[in-house]
Amino acid sequence: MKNTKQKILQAATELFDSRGINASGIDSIIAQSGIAKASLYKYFPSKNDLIIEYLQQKSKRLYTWLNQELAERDESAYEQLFALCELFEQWMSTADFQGLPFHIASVEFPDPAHPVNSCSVELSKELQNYLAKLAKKAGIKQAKTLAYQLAIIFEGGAMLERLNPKSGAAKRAKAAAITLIQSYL
Amino acid sequence: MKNTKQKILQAATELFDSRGINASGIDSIIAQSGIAKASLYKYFPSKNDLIIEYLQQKSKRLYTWLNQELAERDESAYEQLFALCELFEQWMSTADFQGLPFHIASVEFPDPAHPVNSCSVELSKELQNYLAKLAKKAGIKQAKTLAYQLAIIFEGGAMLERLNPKSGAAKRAKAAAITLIQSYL
DNA sequence: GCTATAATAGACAGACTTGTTCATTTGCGC
DNA sequence: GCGCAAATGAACAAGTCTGTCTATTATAGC
Repeated sequence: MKNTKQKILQAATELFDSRGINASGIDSIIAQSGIAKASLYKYFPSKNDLIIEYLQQKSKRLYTWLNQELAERDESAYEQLFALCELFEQWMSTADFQGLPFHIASVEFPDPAHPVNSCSVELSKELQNYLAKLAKKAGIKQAKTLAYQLAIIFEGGAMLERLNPKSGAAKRAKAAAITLIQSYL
Repeated sequence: MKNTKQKILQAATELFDSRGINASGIDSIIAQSGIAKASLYKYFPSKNDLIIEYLQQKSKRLYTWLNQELAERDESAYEQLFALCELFEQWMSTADFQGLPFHIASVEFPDPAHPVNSCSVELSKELQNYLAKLAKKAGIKQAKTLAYQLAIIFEGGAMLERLNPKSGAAKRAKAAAITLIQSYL
Protein backbone atom coordinates (compact mmCIF):
# COMPACT_ATOMS: atom_id res chain seq x y z
CA MET A 1 0.00 0.00 0.00
CA LYS A 2 1.23 3.45 -0.94
CA ASN A 3 0.22 4.71 2.47
CA THR A 4 2.74 2.44 4.16
CA LYS A 5 5.62 3.69 2.03
CA GLN A 6 4.72 7.30 2.75
CA LYS A 7 4.51 6.62 6.47
CA ILE A 8 8.01 5.16 6.40
CA LEU A 9 9.39 8.07 4.40
CA GLN A 10 7.79 10.56 6.75
CA ALA A 11 9.17 8.89 9.85
CA ALA A 12 12.61 8.65 8.27
CA THR A 13 12.45 12.34 7.32
CA GLU A 14 11.66 13.39 10.88
CA LEU A 15 14.50 11.31 12.28
CA PHE A 16 17.09 12.10 9.60
CA ASP A 17 16.36 15.81 9.92
CA SER A 18 16.54 15.96 13.67
CA ARG A 19 19.21 13.40 14.56
CA GLY A 20 21.19 12.82 11.40
CA ILE A 21 21.19 9.85 9.07
CA ASN A 22 23.64 7.40 10.57
CA ALA A 23 22.32 8.11 14.03
CA SER A 24 18.83 7.08 12.91
CA GLY A 25 18.85 3.30 12.93
CA ILE A 26 16.34 1.18 11.08
CA ASP A 27 14.86 0.14 14.41
CA SER A 28 14.15 3.74 15.38
CA ILE A 29 12.55 4.40 12.00
CA ILE A 30 10.18 1.47 12.31
CA ALA A 31 9.37 2.49 15.88
CA GLN A 32 8.61 6.05 14.76
CA SER A 33 6.50 4.96 11.80
CA GLY A 34 4.74 2.07 13.52
CA ILE A 35 5.56 -0.14 10.55
CA ALA A 36 7.14 -3.58 10.68
CA LYS A 37 10.74 -4.03 9.67
CA ALA A 38 9.88 -6.51 6.94
CA SER A 39 7.52 -3.95 5.39
CA LEU A 40 10.23 -1.33 5.36
CA TYR A 41 12.59 -3.65 3.54
CA LYS A 42 9.85 -4.50 1.07
CA TYR A 43 9.53 -0.89 -0.08
CA PHE A 44 13.17 0.07 0.44
CA PRO A 45 15.51 -2.85 -0.31
CA SER A 46 18.26 -1.14 1.67
CA LYS A 47 18.72 1.86 3.92
CA ASN A 48 20.57 3.57 1.10
CA ASP A 49 17.44 3.50 -1.03
CA LEU A 50 15.50 5.08 1.78
CA ILE A 51 18.11 7.79 2.25
CA ILE A 52 18.16 8.61 -1.44
CA GLU A 53 14.40 8.93 -1.65
CA TYR A 54 14.51 11.12 1.44
CA LEU A 55 17.08 13.42 -0.16
CA GLN A 56 15.24 13.68 -3.44
CA GLN A 57 11.95 14.38 -1.73
CA LYS A 58 13.48 17.13 0.41
CA SER A 59 14.97 18.81 -2.65
CA LYS A 60 11.78 18.51 -4.64
CA ARG A 61 9.81 20.08 -1.81
CA LEU A 62 12.15 23.03 -1.61
CA TYR A 63 11.93 23.81 -5.31
CA THR A 64 8.17 23.32 -5.33
CA TRP A 65 7.82 25.76 -2.48
CA LEU A 66 10.16 28.29 -4.10
CA ASN A 67 8.33 28.06 -7.43
CA GLN A 68 4.97 28.50 -5.77
CA GLU A 69 6.09 31.53 -3.83
CA LEU A 70 7.73 33.10 -6.86
CA ALA A 71 4.68 32.45 -9.04
CA GLU A 72 2.38 34.08 -6.52
CA ARG A 73 4.32 37.33 -6.60
CA ASP A 74 3.84 38.20 -10.23
CA GLU A 75 7.19 39.92 -10.51
CA SER A 76 9.68 40.39 -13.32
CA ALA A 77 12.45 37.84 -13.65
CA TYR A 78 14.86 40.45 -12.34
CA GLU A 79 12.78 41.14 -9.25
CA GLN A 80 12.40 37.40 -8.72
CA LEU A 81 16.12 37.16 -8.18
CA PHE A 82 15.82 39.39 -5.14
CA ALA A 83 12.67 37.65 -4.00
CA LEU A 84 14.65 34.45 -4.05
CA CYS A 85 17.08 35.85 -1.51
CA GLU A 86 14.17 36.76 0.70
CA LEU A 87 12.71 33.25 0.34
CA PHE A 88 15.99 31.58 1.18
CA GLU A 89 16.22 33.66 4.31
CA GLN A 90 12.71 32.61 5.28
CA TRP A 91 13.52 29.00 4.59
CA MET A 92 16.69 29.05 6.68
CA SER A 93 14.85 30.79 9.50
CA THR A 94 12.39 27.96 10.03
CA ALA A 95 12.37 26.94 13.69
CA ASP A 96 13.55 23.40 13.08
CA PHE A 97 15.92 24.17 10.22
CA GLN A 98 18.78 21.69 10.20
CA GLY A 99 20.78 22.70 7.18
CA LEU A 100 20.78 21.36 3.66
CA PRO A 101 20.04 17.63 3.68
CA PHE A 102 22.49 16.91 0.89
CA HIS A 103 25.24 18.60 2.92
CA ILE A 104 24.56 16.31 5.84
CA ALA A 105 24.36 13.27 3.58
CA SER A 106 27.60 14.03 1.77
CA VAL A 107 29.43 14.41 5.09
CA GLU A 108 27.98 11.24 6.56
CA PHE A 109 28.81 9.32 3.36
CA PRO A 110 32.09 10.83 2.15
CA ASP A 111 33.06 8.01 -0.18
CA PRO A 112 32.51 9.33 -3.73
CA ALA A 113 31.66 5.80 -4.86
CA HIS A 114 28.77 5.56 -2.41
CA PRO A 115 25.33 6.05 -4.00
CA VAL A 116 24.26 8.48 -1.27
CA ASN A 117 27.30 10.63 -1.96
CA SER A 118 26.64 10.62 -5.69
CA CYS A 119 23.07 11.66 -5.05
CA SER A 120 24.26 14.52 -2.84
CA VAL A 121 26.62 15.81 -5.50
CA GLU A 122 23.78 15.59 -8.02
CA LEU A 123 21.45 17.62 -5.80
CA SER A 124 24.16 20.21 -5.20
CA LYS A 125 24.44 20.71 -8.94
CA GLU A 126 20.67 20.89 -9.20
CA LEU A 127 20.71 23.90 -6.89
CA GLN A 128 23.26 25.63 -9.08
CA ASN A 129 21.18 24.88 -12.18
CA TYR A 130 18.06 26.20 -10.53
CA LEU A 131 19.79 29.45 -9.64
CA ALA A 132 21.43 29.73 -13.06
CA LYS A 133 18.09 29.40 -14.80
CA LEU A 134 16.66 32.24 -12.76
CA ALA A 135 19.73 34.42 -13.28
CA LYS A 136 19.59 33.84 -17.02
CA LYS A 137 15.92 34.74 -17.14
CA ALA A 138 16.74 37.92 -15.26
CA GLY A 139 19.11 38.88 -18.04
CA ILE A 140 22.33 38.44 -16.10
CA LYS A 141 25.20 37.94 -18.52
CA GLN A 142 27.43 35.72 -16.40
CA ALA A 143 24.46 33.81 -15.09
CA LYS A 144 26.36 30.65 -14.25
CA THR A 145 29.05 32.45 -12.29
CA LEU A 146 26.52 34.41 -10.30
CA ALA A 147 24.51 31.25 -9.70
CA TYR A 148 27.56 29.45 -8.36
CA GLN A 149 28.35 32.34 -6.05
CA LEU A 150 24.78 32.52 -4.82
CA ALA A 151 24.93 28.80 -4.14
CA ILE A 152 28.08 29.39 -2.08
CA ILE A 153 26.33 32.06 -0.04
CA PHE A 154 23.11 30.12 0.50
CA GLU A 155 24.92 26.92 1.36
CA GLY A 156 27.32 28.72 3.67
CA GLY A 157 24.40 30.51 5.27
CA ALA A 158 22.61 27.20 5.75
CA MET A 159 25.70 25.70 7.35
CA LEU A 160 26.14 28.62 9.74
CA GLU A 161 22.47 28.84 10.59
CA ARG A 162 22.64 25.17 11.47
CA LEU A 163 25.80 25.55 13.54
CA ASN A 164 24.52 28.60 15.33
CA PRO A 165 20.73 28.82 15.10
CA LYS A 166 19.16 32.28 15.22
CA SER A 167 22.50 34.06 15.22
CA GLY A 168 21.51 36.00 12.14
CA ALA A 169 23.19 33.82 9.55
CA ALA A 170 20.10 33.73 7.33
CA LYS A 171 19.68 37.50 7.37
CA ARG A 172 23.33 38.12 6.62
CA ALA A 173 23.40 35.57 3.85
CA LYS A 174 20.46 37.35 2.24
CA ALA A 175 22.22 40.71 2.50
CA ALA A 176 25.42 39.31 1.00
CA ALA A 177 23.47 37.70 -1.83
CA ILE A 178 21.72 40.96 -2.68
CA THR A 179 24.99 42.88 -2.67
CA LEU A 180 26.45 40.30 -5.00
CA ILE A 181 23.52 40.38 -7.43
CA GLN A 182 23.68 44.15 -7.60
CA SER A 183 27.34 43.97 -8.53
CA TYR A 184 26.41 41.98 -11.65
CA LEU A 185 24.52 44.79 -13.34
CA MET B 1 56.31 9.78 25.59
CA LYS B 2 55.24 12.88 23.70
CA ASN B 3 56.25 11.23 20.48
CA THR B 4 53.62 8.54 20.95
CA LYS B 5 50.83 11.05 21.41
CA GLN B 6 51.85 12.97 18.31
CA LYS B 7 51.99 9.78 16.29
CA ILE B 8 48.43 8.96 17.33
CA LEU B 9 47.20 12.45 16.53
CA GLN B 10 48.86 12.37 13.15
CA ALA B 11 47.38 9.01 12.23
CA ALA B 12 43.96 10.15 13.42
CA THR B 13 44.27 13.34 11.37
CA GLU B 14 45.04 11.44 8.21
CA LEU B 15 42.11 9.10 8.70
CA PHE B 16 39.59 11.69 9.90
CA ASP B 17 40.47 13.96 7.00
CA SER B 18 40.24 11.35 4.31
CA ARG B 19 37.46 9.04 5.52
CA GLY B 20 35.49 11.03 8.06
CA ILE B 21 35.42 10.70 11.82
CA ASN B 22 32.85 8.02 12.55
CA ALA B 23 34.14 5.93 9.68
CA SER B 24 37.61 5.91 11.27
CA GLY B 25 37.44 3.32 14.02
CA ILE B 26 39.88 3.12 16.88
CA ASP B 27 41.28 -0.08 15.39
CA SER B 28 42.11 1.65 12.12
CA ILE B 29 43.77 4.51 13.98
CA ILE B 30 46.01 2.18 15.96
CA ALA B 31 46.81 0.25 12.79
CA GLN B 32 47.72 3.46 10.97
CA SER B 33 49.83 4.80 13.84
CA GLY B 34 51.47 1.51 14.81
CA ILE B 35 50.61 2.21 18.43
CA ALA B 36 48.89 -0.16 20.84
CA LYS B 37 45.30 0.41 21.80
CA ALA B 38 46.13 0.69 25.48
CA SER B 39 48.58 3.48 24.69
CA LEU B 40 45.98 5.39 22.74
CA TYR B 41 43.57 5.22 25.65
CA LYS B 42 46.29 6.36 27.99
CA TYR B 43 46.75 9.65 26.13
CA PHE B 44 43.16 10.04 25.01
CA PRO B 45 40.73 8.68 27.61
CA SER B 46 38.03 8.48 24.96
CA LYS B 47 37.65 8.90 21.22
CA ASN B 48 35.90 12.21 21.86
CA ASP B 49 39.06 13.59 23.43
CA LEU B 50 41.03 12.54 20.39
CA ILE B 51 38.50 14.15 18.04
CA ILE B 52 38.55 17.41 19.98
CA GLU B 53 42.33 17.63 19.95
CA TYR B 54 42.26 16.87 16.24
CA LEU B 55 39.80 19.72 15.61
CA GLN B 56 41.71 22.21 17.72
CA GLN B 57 44.99 21.33 16.07
CA LYS B 58 43.54 21.70 12.59
CA SER B 59 42.16 25.14 13.44
CA LYS B 60 45.36 26.26 15.08
CA ARG B 61 47.35 25.20 12.02
CA LEU B 62 45.12 27.17 9.69
CA TYR B 63 45.44 30.38 11.68
CA THR B 64 49.16 29.93 12.12
CA TRP B 65 49.56 29.52 8.39
CA LEU B 66 47.35 32.54 7.64
CA ASN B 67 49.22 34.71 10.11
CA GLN B 68 52.57 33.67 8.70
CA GLU B 69 51.54 34.39 5.14
CA LEU B 70 50.00 37.72 6.07
CA ALA B 71 53.06 38.76 8.07
CA GLU B 72 55.37 37.96 5.19
CA ARG B 73 53.56 40.30 2.83
CA ASP B 74 54.14 43.53 4.71
CA GLU B 75 50.85 45.03 3.61
CA SER B 76 48.43 47.49 5.15
CA ALA B 77 45.56 46.09 7.19
CA TYR B 78 43.24 46.99 4.36
CA GLU B 79 45.30 45.15 1.79
CA GLN B 80 45.53 42.20 4.14
CA LEU B 81 41.78 41.77 3.89
CA PHE B 82 42.14 41.09 0.18
CA ALA B 83 45.19 38.94 0.70
CA LEU B 84 43.09 36.87 3.05
CA CYS B 85 40.66 36.08 0.24
CA GLU B 86 43.57 34.97 -1.87
CA LEU B 87 44.90 32.79 0.92
CA PHE B 88 41.55 31.15 1.52
CA GLU B 89 41.35 30.32 -2.15
CA GLN B 90 44.80 28.76 -1.99
CA TRP B 91 43.89 26.82 1.10
CA MET B 92 40.68 25.43 -0.42
CA SER B 93 42.54 24.53 -3.60
CA THR B 94 44.87 22.09 -1.86
CA ALA B 95 44.80 18.74 -3.64
CA ASP B 96 43.49 16.79 -0.66
CA PHE B 97 41.20 19.48 0.70
CA GLN B 98 38.26 17.90 2.46
CA GLY B 99 36.34 20.88 3.77
CA LEU B 100 36.34 22.52 7.15
CA PRO B 101 36.96 19.93 9.87
CA PHE B 102 34.52 21.57 12.26
CA HIS B 103 31.81 21.33 9.61
CA ILE B 104 32.34 17.62 9.27
CA ALA B 105 32.47 17.17 13.03
CA SER B 106 29.28 19.13 13.66
CA VAL B 107 27.43 17.04 11.10
CA GLU B 108 28.72 13.76 12.41
CA PHE B 109 27.87 14.80 15.98
CA PRO B 110 24.69 16.83 15.65
CA ASP B 111 23.64 16.65 19.28
CA PRO B 112 24.29 20.11 20.78
CA ALA B 113 25.02 18.49 24.12
CA HIS B 114 27.86 16.41 22.68
CA PRO B 115 31.34 17.78 23.47
CA VAL B 116 32.47 17.43 19.84
CA ASN B 117 29.52 19.51 18.68
CA SER B 118 30.24 22.20 21.28
CA CYS B 119 33.83 22.29 20.15
CA SER B 120 32.72 22.70 16.53
CA VAL B 121 30.46 25.61 17.39
CA GLU B 122 33.31 27.18 19.31
CA LEU B 123 35.69 26.87 16.37
CA SER B 124 33.09 28.30 14.02
CA LYS B 125 32.87 31.38 16.22
CA GLU B 126 36.64 31.55 16.33
CA LEU B 127 36.68 31.93 12.56
CA GLN B 128 34.24 34.82 12.77
CA ASN B 129 36.32 36.46 15.46
CA TYR B 130 39.48 36.07 13.43
CA LEU B 131 37.86 37.71 10.43
CA ALA B 132 36.28 40.43 12.55
CA LYS B 133 39.64 41.36 14.04
CA LEU B 134 41.14 41.78 10.59
CA ALA B 135 38.16 43.76 9.32
CA LYS B 136 38.34 46.07 12.31
CA LYS B 137 42.05 46.63 11.79
CA ALA B 138 41.31 47.49 8.18
CA GLY B 139 39.03 50.26 9.36
CA ILE B 140 35.74 48.67 8.29
CA LYS B 141 32.89 50.18 10.26
CA GLN B 142 30.56 47.20 10.40
CA ALA B 143 33.44 44.82 10.92
CA LYS B 144 31.40 42.12 12.63
CA THR B 145 28.76 42.03 9.93
CA LEU B 146 31.34 41.83 7.18
CA ALA B 147 33.21 39.14 9.09
CA TYR B 148 30.08 37.06 9.43
CA GLN B 149 29.36 37.39 5.73
CA LEU B 150 32.92 36.49 4.81
CA ALA B 151 32.61 33.44 7.05
CA ILE B 152 29.45 32.47 5.17
CA ILE B 153 31.27 32.75 1.84
CA PHE B 154 34.41 30.92 2.94
CA GLU B 155 32.46 28.16 4.64
CA GLY B 156 30.10 27.82 1.71
CA GLY B 157 33.05 27.76 -0.64
CA ALA B 158 34.71 25.08 1.45
CA MET B 159 31.55 22.98 1.39
CA LEU B 160 31.17 23.27 -2.37
CA GLU B 161 34.83 22.67 -3.05
CA ARG B 162 34.50 19.52 -0.99
CA LEU B 163 31.33 18.39 -2.74
CA ASN B 164 32.70 19.12 -6.17
CA PRO B 165 36.50 19.32 -6.09
CA LYS B 166 38.18 21.53 -8.68
CA SER B 167 34.92 22.88 -10.02
CA GLY B 168 36.05 26.43 -9.31
CA ALA B 169 34.32 26.87 -5.97
CA ALA B 170 37.43 28.30 -4.33
CA LYS B 171 37.99 30.85 -7.09
CA ARG B 172 34.38 31.96 -7.09
CA ALA B 173 34.26 32.23 -3.33
CA LYS B 174 37.29 34.51 -3.47
CA ALA B 175 35.66 36.69 -6.12
CA ALA B 176 32.43 36.94 -4.12
CA ALA B 177 34.37 37.83 -0.97
CA ILE B 178 36.25 40.61 -2.74
CA THR B 179 33.05 42.04 -4.19
CA LEU B 180 31.53 42.02 -0.74
CA ILE B 181 34.50 43.74 0.91
CA GLN B 182 34.49 46.46 -1.72
CA SER B 183 30.84 47.15 -1.00
CA TYR B 184 31.75 48.00 2.59
CA LEU B 185 33.78 51.09 1.75
C1' DG C 1 -17.37 -16.49 3.50
C1' DC C 2 -13.07 -17.66 1.08
C1' DT C 3 -8.78 -16.73 -0.80
C1' DA C 4 -4.79 -14.11 -1.88
C1' DT C 5 -2.13 -10.49 -0.53
C1' DA C 6 -0.25 -7.31 3.00
C1' DA C 7 1.44 -6.38 7.30
C1' DT C 8 2.79 -7.88 11.78
C1' DA C 9 6.14 -9.14 15.93
C1' DG C 10 10.15 -10.98 17.03
C1' DA C 11 14.15 -13.75 16.85
C1' DC C 12 18.40 -14.21 14.60
C1' DA C 13 22.93 -13.78 11.95
C1' DG C 14 27.04 -11.46 11.19
C1' DA C 15 29.64 -7.66 11.37
C1' DC C 16 30.92 -3.61 13.37
C1' DT C 17 31.86 -0.28 17.35
C1' DT C 18 34.30 1.68 21.82
C1' DG C 19 36.60 0.73 25.76
C1' DT C 20 38.85 -2.61 29.44
C1' DT C 21 42.02 -5.84 31.07
C1' DC C 22 46.25 -8.50 31.63
C1' DA C 23 50.42 -10.71 30.97
C1' DT C 24 54.50 -9.82 28.44
C1' DT C 25 58.14 -7.26 26.36
C1' DT C 26 60.70 -3.23 25.28
C1' DG C 27 63.62 0.62 26.25
C1' DC C 28 65.60 4.49 28.92
C1' DG C 29 68.09 6.54 33.05
C1' DC C 30 71.36 5.65 36.29
C1' DG D 1 73.52 -4.35 33.99
C1' DC D 2 69.26 -3.12 36.94
C1' DG D 3 64.97 -1.41 37.76
C1' DC D 4 61.10 1.10 36.54
C1' DA D 5 58.01 3.01 33.49
C1' DA D 6 56.20 2.75 28.97
C1' DA D 7 54.45 0.28 25.26
C1' DT D 8 52.76 -3.98 23.37
C1' DG D 9 49.45 -7.64 21.62
C1' DA D 10 45.53 -10.02 22.14
C1' DA D 11 41.48 -11.33 24.15
C1' DC D 12 37.18 -9.82 25.90
C1' DA D 13 32.76 -7.31 27.24
C1' DA D 14 28.75 -5.05 25.93
C1' DG D 15 26.71 -2.57 22.87
C1' DT D 16 25.44 -1.03 18.14
C1' DC D 17 24.12 -1.62 13.38
C1' DT D 18 21.80 -3.63 8.82
C1' DG D 19 19.43 -7.11 6.81
C1' DT D 20 16.99 -11.91 6.83
C1' DC D 21 13.69 -15.05 8.06
C1' DT D 22 9.60 -17.29 10.07
C1' DA D 23 5.21 -17.89 11.83
C1' DT D 24 1.13 -15.38 12.69
C1' DT D 25 -2.53 -12.08 12.04
C1' DA D 26 -5.18 -8.59 9.53
C1' DT D 27 -7.31 -6.96 5.41
C1' DA D 28 -9.35 -6.39 0.73
C1' DG D 29 -11.65 -8.26 -3.48
C1' DC D 30 -14.78 -11.45 -5.41
